[in-house]
Order: sequence, then structure tokens, then C-alpha cells
Amino acid sequence: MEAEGGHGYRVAVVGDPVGPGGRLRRLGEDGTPVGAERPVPDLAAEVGRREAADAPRWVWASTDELYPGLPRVGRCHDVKLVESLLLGQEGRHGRPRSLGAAWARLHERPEPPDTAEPGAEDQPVLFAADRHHLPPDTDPLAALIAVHAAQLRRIAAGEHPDRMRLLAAAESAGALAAAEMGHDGLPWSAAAHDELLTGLLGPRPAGGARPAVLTELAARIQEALGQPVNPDSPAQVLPAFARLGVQLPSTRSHELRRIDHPAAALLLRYKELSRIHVAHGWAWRERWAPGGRFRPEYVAGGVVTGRWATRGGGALQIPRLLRGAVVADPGHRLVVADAGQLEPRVLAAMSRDTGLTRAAAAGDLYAALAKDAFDGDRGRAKIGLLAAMYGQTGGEAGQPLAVMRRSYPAALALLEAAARTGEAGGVVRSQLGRTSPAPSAGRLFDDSADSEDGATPDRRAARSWGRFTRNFVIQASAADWALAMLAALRRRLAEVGPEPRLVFFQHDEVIVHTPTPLAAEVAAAVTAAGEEARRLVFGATEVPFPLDTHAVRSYADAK
DNA sequence: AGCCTACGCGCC
DNA sequence: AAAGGGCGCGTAGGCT
Repeated sequence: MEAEGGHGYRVAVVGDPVGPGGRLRRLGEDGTPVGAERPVPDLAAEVGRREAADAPRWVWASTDELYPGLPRVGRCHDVKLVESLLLGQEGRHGRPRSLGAAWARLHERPEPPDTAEPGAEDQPVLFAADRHHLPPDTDPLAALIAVHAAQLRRIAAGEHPDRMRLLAAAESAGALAAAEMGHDGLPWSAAAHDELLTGLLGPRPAGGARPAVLTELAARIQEALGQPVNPDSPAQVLPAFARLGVQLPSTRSHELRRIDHPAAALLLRYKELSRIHVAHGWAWRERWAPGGRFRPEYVAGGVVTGRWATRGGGALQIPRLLRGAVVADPGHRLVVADAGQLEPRVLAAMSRDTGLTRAAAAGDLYAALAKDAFDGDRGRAKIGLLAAMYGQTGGEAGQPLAVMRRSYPAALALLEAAARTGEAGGVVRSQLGRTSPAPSAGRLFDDSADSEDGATPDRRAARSWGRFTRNFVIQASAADWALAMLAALRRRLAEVGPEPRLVFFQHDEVIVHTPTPLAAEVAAAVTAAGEEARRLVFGATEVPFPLDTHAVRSYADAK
């Protein structure tokens, strides 16, 4: 992973509105064009040729739109994603939406309508051709070059240009990885999946019917409750329990686990199995994982904190019960790596809290905390730390939180400052400079009034937003590290060879699918990528960010 | 019928 | 006194 800039040159590229052609123009270090524009009849071929020869940094409006048709490249600058980062840096909280919107802002023109507006997809062909939403007299390549050059200037003008360069490069590399992973897919064994489903739900019912186990459980629940009830309906379940004298605040699992009634255990089992059937059952597989590959659509930059989102298939919530269905191809292994205790390590590195740093260096951070300050009680140490990062203060967290504040003052000060900023309506930033969204109008408030009872809606909203900004600095900085790690790993894997492929990424975890003989090399690349990310994102910190790495046949064997 | 919210649960 | 972050996705149940 390297920050944008450095060696090599850049090439701005746009695709023709129709057909396989496109236009390119070489750019200098500062983004100004060098030489003449080049129209080519086959953009994919031209990109492949230049990538092989010089591996420039490709500059385009949106990786989403252009990259799927192109051969694999090493580096890019995604103007739309970088625009979003820069709008945050500058305290302008518009959404980037399109090249046209960025171009309009640059030229202080009115912005085009939102791409996502209903009907935008059904525009007449004449206008649909311009997916960038530029005015008809504006050349897309020229607009791209202008917006990109301005972005390089805006990065340089920020408070921490090096960090923003790194973030821009990591965000863009992430977009490449997301497109590639969506294309390659996660190995998904229909046979292993079937075996797991059958073990839990019985044989697959014909015609998409409900498995008999669920029907039976529903009947037994009704029997135990003494009345007909739809187990999927909290509105029916709660009164049914109430009639039996069992008071429940909700039908959530943790509430059901607390009560002692036969119907509760049945309902818990029903919920677990029903969830598997509905969310990751046979119908799910036919829709999302046909032909031995699960292909979700990853949305890089889909979450304000920099985490990715996915569309379709719930890729970021593969139930642990079903991880046995993720199986390497014959002759291959899955190298599964996850960064343990990532968020507390991020907190230690950012705050430079000496006690927390020492605990992080000890290996099991929570155990070290317990030894330091919690009389050896690891459970309470974990509660205290999580409460501090999430903004919980009541219940069982109060006392451990007080211990945290006393023992790790610098760490708590960072979190509490972030919370105060949010409560006051301000924005906070991640380690690399990703900015939290501004509170929406409804969340702006006057918290000076009514401070006595402390529970006005405004005050509650303020505190809620404070919890968000408190968590934002940690979650977003963890995403900074994870993205930098992913980008470094992607580059290092390309050096190992063409076969090892990133096939999964989830917040603090990656899976690489590789021929078995290369598994050790891949594992080494993972370790090196984690170390590289630590150095680039956090500099001289002594906090380690270890990746726990396993080469396995099945995802289920990794933990 | 399609759209919306509430609720709940999966993952981190 | 109480106050727990971020998502996607499914059903229920009400609305237009």
C-alpha cells in the first residue's frame, strides 16, 4: 500500500457512451494533462496493454461503473469516492453522486439532479448516454481531468495531506478489490450447505414449502402457550405470554433466555432455525450462490465510517452455523485471517494511552486489562472497554467504566472528547481523516434548555449523536487500518502470483482462496500487509495489530 | 399491490 | 435514574 503520488504516472480514462471504446489521456504528477488525448476502439485491450507495460494509476469517475469490463489493474483513483472524502474534509456534506455533481461544484454551477432519483434509469437514450450527469456541452474526459486535478490540490491543501493521500489510495484500492471479489465470488459448496441444512431442518421440502421441523415447533409453541399464535409475530407472542403471567419487554432472544417457561425454549429454537431457513436456506443458495460461488455485491464506502456494505445475499452476516459451506476448491486452501481486538487496539494507538498500549502489547488485551485494573476479571474488563467505546454508561457497565476512566485516562479522554463534539453538533475524524457526517437538522438541538431533568427529546438526541461520534472515531479508524491492510494485501498477492484471490472481506477479516502450495506464502503476505498497515496508519505506535491466520479447507475450521 | 415502519436477528 | 456503535434483510402489519 502506498499513498497516492510517488513513482509512476496517471492516466485519465472514460468509456464511450456506447460500445467497447474509450478515450485516455496521460497526466502529470499534479494531474495536468501531458500530451494529447487518445481515442481507442477497445478500451479493455488498451488498459491491459498499458497496465502490463507501465502499471500507471488509473483515474476514472467511478470504479463501479467502468472497472467490471476491464482487465485487472494495480492502482486507481476513484474520483467519486475521493470526492466524498474531500467533501467531508472541507465540511461540505453533500453526497458526491456523480462526476457531473463534482464538476458543477468545481465550477460553482447548479448541481444535476440525484442519480438515484426515481426515473433516472429510464431516461431517454439521448440523455442516458451521459451517465456522468454532465451538461451536454461538457466533455466527460475534460471534466474528469479537471475534477481530478482539483482533488489533488484539495488533498494537498488539507491539514494532513499525507494521511488523506493514503486514505484516497486505500479507498480506491478497496473499490478495485470489491469489484474483483464480487466477480470472483466466495467458494460455496452446495453439498456441504445441503448437509448442514438437512442436519438442522431435515430434508429439503418440495416446492419451497416450510420444513416440517418449523411447522412442528410452531405447533408445540402454540400448545405451550395455550392459544394459537404466529411465532413470527411479536404482537401475538407478547400478549400470549402475558396471559400466562409472564411479563416480557420484547420477544428478543436475550429476554426469552431469561424466563423459565417451556414456550421460551421452543421459541428460541424456532427463531434460530427459521432464520437459517429464510435467510440462508435452499432458496437463498439458488438466488445468491449458484454454481459453487456466492457472489454478493460489495459496496466500498457504503457505510459512513468507511466500512463496506453489501447488496444482496447478506454477505456480511454469514451465520457461524453455516460457515462449513465455505469450502476451498480441490487442491486449494482458504487462508482466513482476522484482526483480533482491532477496535481496542485502535483506541490504544490513537490515544497513545500508556496503560492501554502496554495491555495491547501483552497479547490478549482484555486479559492484560483484567490483570492491571480489574482484579483479574476479564469479563468485566471487556464490558468496561466496550462500554467506553460504545457510550454505554448504565447497568452493569457503570462500575467497570469508572475503573477504565481511572486506569486509562488518555483513552477515555479521547472518547469523551469525541462524544462532547458530537453532542455539540460538531464533526469528528478518523486517524486518516475520514469525517463523520454532520448531524441532520432533526438532530441539531439546544441542549442548554431543560438540563435539570436531562431527558428532553433534544437532549436524548444529543446524547445519541454523541455516542455515534464517540464510536465513529474508533470504527472509522479501524476501517482505515483494515482498508490499508486490504490494499497492501491485494498488492502483495499479485506478487505471489495470479492464482491466489481475495474472496471475502468483512470489517476486520479477510479470506484468500489459493492453490495449496502457495498457502504459506499467502499467510506471510497477510502478516506483512497487517504490519504495513499498522506503520502507514499509526506510525510509530507500539501497539501491535496481529492477524490470526489459518490455512483451512473450510471456513468453519478457522476458529 | 406496493410502500413504509417496527421489530428482530445475523454479522462486525 | 437511565442512557450501548455500525450495517442488511426478513416478516408483520398498517398505510395509500
